[in-house]
Amino acid sequence: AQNGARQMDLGRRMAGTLSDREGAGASAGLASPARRKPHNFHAHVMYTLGTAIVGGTYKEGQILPGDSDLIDQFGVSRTVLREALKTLSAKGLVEARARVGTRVLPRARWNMFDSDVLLWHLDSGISFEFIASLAEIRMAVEPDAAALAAERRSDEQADELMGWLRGMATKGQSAEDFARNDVGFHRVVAEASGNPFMVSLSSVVEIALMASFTISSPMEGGAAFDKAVRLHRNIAEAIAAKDPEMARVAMRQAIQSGVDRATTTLGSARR
Amino acid sequence: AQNGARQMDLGRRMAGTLSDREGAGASAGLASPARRKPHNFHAHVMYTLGTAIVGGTYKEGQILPGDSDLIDQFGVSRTVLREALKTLSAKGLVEARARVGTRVLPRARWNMFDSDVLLWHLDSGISFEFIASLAEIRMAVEPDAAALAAERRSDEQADELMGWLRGMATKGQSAEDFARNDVGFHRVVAEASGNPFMVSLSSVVEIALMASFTISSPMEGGAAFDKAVRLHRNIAEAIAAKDPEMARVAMRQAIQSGVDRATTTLGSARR
DNA sequence: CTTTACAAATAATCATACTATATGCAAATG
DNA sequence: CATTTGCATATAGTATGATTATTTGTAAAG
Repeated sequence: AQNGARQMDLGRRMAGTLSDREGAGASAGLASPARRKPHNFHAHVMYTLGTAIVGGTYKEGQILPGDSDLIDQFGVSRTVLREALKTLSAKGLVEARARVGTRVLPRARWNMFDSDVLLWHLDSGISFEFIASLAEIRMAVEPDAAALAAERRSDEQADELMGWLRGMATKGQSAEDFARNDVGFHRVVAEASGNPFMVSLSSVVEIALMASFTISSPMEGGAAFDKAVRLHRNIAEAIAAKDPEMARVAMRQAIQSGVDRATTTLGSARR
Repeated sequence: AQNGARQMDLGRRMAGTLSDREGAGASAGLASPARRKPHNFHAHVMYTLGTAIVGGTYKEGQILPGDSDLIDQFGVSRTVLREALKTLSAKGLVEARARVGTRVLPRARWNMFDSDVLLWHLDSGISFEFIASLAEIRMAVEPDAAALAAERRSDEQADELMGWLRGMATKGQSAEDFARNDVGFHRVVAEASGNPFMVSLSSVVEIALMASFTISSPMEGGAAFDKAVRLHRNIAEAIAAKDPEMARVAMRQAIQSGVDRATTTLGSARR
C-alpha cells in the first residue's frame, strides 16, 4: 500500500510538510525567540524528542517508539529521524541497540553542559532546583576563572573587558542588550583564564544569564542596575590589576547578586 | 563508471570492509584498550575525523572535504558519513552549511565536557597544558561538590562512599582496579551533591583519572598509595560527618596530591 | 539444568534520486 | 561607476527501498 505515482508530488508534499511544521512549531519556537539556527526537519525532530525526554514524557530506561512509528508521527523520512536520534545519542540522552530499540539513558549520562540539553531543560518547565544547580556550578567555576584571568590576561583582554563593561553601564538600553553585554563580559573572563574548559562553560553561563534575565532583569530597578554595573566593574578592575584574590571575591559577589535577584523574583512569583 | 552487477556482492564487500577496518584501525584502537562501545562504521569515521580536527589536521574555520571525497576516503556510504558528521556537529566541532561545506568551528564552541571530545584530545597527543586545565576544573568544582555532598548526602550514599574507599584500600590490586574504585568514589560524591551538573562532570573526572593513572598510578609506590587512601578517607569521613568545610578541604588535598604526582612524573619524563 | 541452535525483530548500512539553500557571477538598472 | 537583481551552480538536505548485522528470546538438544 505504499507505491503508486507518489514520486511526482514529492516536492509539493515536502513543501507542505515544511509549512505545517512552521505553523505547528510556533508554540515551541516561541519559548526561544530569535534563535538564528536554521531549523530544518532534523532540528525539529531533535527538539521535540529532546524536550520530551528531558521533560519526562519518556522516562529513563524507557524504550521510545520504533523507527517506523516515529517516522509516521513526525512525517519525516528515516534518514532524518535517524540523524536526529544520532544527535540525541551524541548528547548522551539515548542509546540505540539492535533488537531492543532506542533506550533513554539515565540522567547521569546526559551531557548537561550541552547547549541544547540545557535549553531543553529550560523549555520543558523551569524548576527552582534547576536554577539553583546552575547557580552552584557558576559559583564553583567562575570565581576560579576570574582568578586565573587575573594572572594570565593579555592587555587586549583587559581592554575588551572594559568595553563590555561600558556597554553594560549604558543608560536606557533594552534588557536584552544589557544581557548581551553581560554575556560578553563573562565570556572574555573565561577566555582570559586560558582554560578551554572554562571557555566551554561559557555557553552554559550564557544560557543561565539569558534565563535569569527572562525572570528578572536588573534593568527594571535603577538600584539593581547600578549594583550590577558596580560589581562587574570590581571584577574588571581586579583582573586589570592582576589581583587574583580580589577577582575571585568580586566574581563571587556578582554571581551571588544576580542569583539572589532571580530567586527572590521567582520565589515571590510562586506564591 | 559506477554501475554494473554490483548489488550482488554487497554483503561480501561490506564484510570485507569491516574486516579491513578491524585490521587497519588497530593502530588507532590501541590508544584506548577495552573500550566496550560497539565500534561500527559510524564510530570509526567519527573517531578519525574527530581526532583529526582536535589534533589540528583540520584547523579552525577550515572546510573539510566534501561528502563525496570523504565517502571515497573511508569507503562508507553517504548515510554513515552524514551521521558521523551530524554527531560531530552535535558536539560542536563542525557546522554544515549549504554551498560552503562543512566548516570546523572555533575551539571556543567545542563541547569540552563531552567524553568523546575529551578522549580525542588525549588520543591526539597529551599536552602538559591540557592536563593542567583539566586539573584546574577539577579543583574548581569537586571541592564544592564535596561540600554540597556533606550537606545533602543520604545514609546510603555515605555507605557507598565507604564501600569504594574499602576497595581503594585493598592491597595487591591492579592499577586499573584502583582507578576504578577511585572513579566510583568521585562519582558517588557528585551524585550526593544533588547537582546534575556535578554528575555530568563525573565523566570528565573519570577520563581525567584514567589518564592520570596511565601516567603514574599510586600503586607503584607504597607511600603514594597510603597517602591517596588516607586523603580519600578524610573526604568520606567529612561527608559522613556532614561537615562541608572539612569535605571541601579534604577534596582539595586529594586532587592536588593526584595532580602533583601526575605532573611531576610527566615533567621528569620530559627531560 | 545447561548449552546450543534457530528465528524474529530491530538497528545499521547501502545506493540512488531528487530538493532546498546559499554563494558568486553576470546582467540589468540607477 | 556603483548598486541591485536575477540566475547558474555547488553543496548539504531529504526521501525511499532494499539488504545486512546484531541481539535476544525461545525452543530443541545434551
